[in-house]
Amino acid sequence: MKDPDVPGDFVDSYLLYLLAAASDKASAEFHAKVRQSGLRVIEWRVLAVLVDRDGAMITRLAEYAMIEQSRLTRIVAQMDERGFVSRKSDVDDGRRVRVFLTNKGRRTGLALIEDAKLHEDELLASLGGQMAGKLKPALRALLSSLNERAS
Amino acid sequence: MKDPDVPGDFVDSYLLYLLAAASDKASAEFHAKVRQSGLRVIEWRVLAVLVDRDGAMITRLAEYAMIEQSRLTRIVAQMDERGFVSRKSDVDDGRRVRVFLTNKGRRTGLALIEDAKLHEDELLASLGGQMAGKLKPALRALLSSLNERAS
DNA sequence: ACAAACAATATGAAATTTCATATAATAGTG
DNA sequence: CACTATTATATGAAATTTCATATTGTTTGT
Repeated sequence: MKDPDVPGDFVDSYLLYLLAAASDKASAEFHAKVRQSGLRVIEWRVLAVLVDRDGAMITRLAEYAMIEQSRLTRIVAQMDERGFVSRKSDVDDGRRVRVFLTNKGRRTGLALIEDAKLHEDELLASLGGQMAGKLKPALRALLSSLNERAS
Repeated sequence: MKDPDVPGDFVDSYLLYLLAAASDKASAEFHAKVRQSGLRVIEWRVLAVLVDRDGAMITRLAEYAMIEQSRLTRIVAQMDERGFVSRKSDVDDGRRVRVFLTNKGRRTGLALIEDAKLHEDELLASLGGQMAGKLKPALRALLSSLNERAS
């Protein structure tokens, strides 16, 4: 006899759920700040990636930021209109569109990155040194393991 | 003198990025299977949560599955039309809509859960025992730390 | 140099998501 | 008991996303 009011335990112990939940909930606080600053989360991602890789082409940007290409094209177009980025077609390969931060874009991105770092420090501090030290290595190990599987 | 072709290193070491990337990439393979089975990823999530918590009300379902309420209302309506779930208003509180798996929904959900478990075992196996043992505890610790921050 | 294959980005149209708010039911208070 | 506040879900309308494919530019093979 199964009691339907007693929850099963698949989801709570399922790795992909734990990952999604951790990502979702860990990001919630900071994402709220991003929105308050007048940016959508997806735009913050683009800015952050561009600070690291200014001038990246659309396809690479899409990979790094994990955004589907046609979606990114439209997001970049909006960010261009709002003065955060500019687009130039590549001199050596006219198919490519390279995306550059404007001064405004860089200022905004750098400021948010500072906030993000502070927020991360807080998160890790409240997690406690023991676990805090293990989390990133575990995630990196997972990512590199996934990369190998893919190749 | 800054060389713009040498990527910066904020994103690659940023916890929220590592979490998002890990979740995204770890899920990609299985999500492809889900789509092949004719379900959207979001619908798989709803089924999986319902297998654990059949009869949950919309609001709880939305919390567990991390889906915005009005979005979930529409998704559940579609899943009802397609025969995966049924909706009944709660006897004791007419505002609540309780969502139940149909036989078809349960069959589908249970089958996918089996696949998910196999896939998870594979993932963890290719990650290697050392790290595999640390990943879930680290994620759980993060989640419970986040819960405490919230309260 | 030409044609076919390929690669990068853009775009139309349908579907989905979002946000604010409407609607409906219950709970709480004097 | 009436009145107000609160909770749960639904819904309209605008915005965004998705998917397939068009467009444009480049590479490869002959």
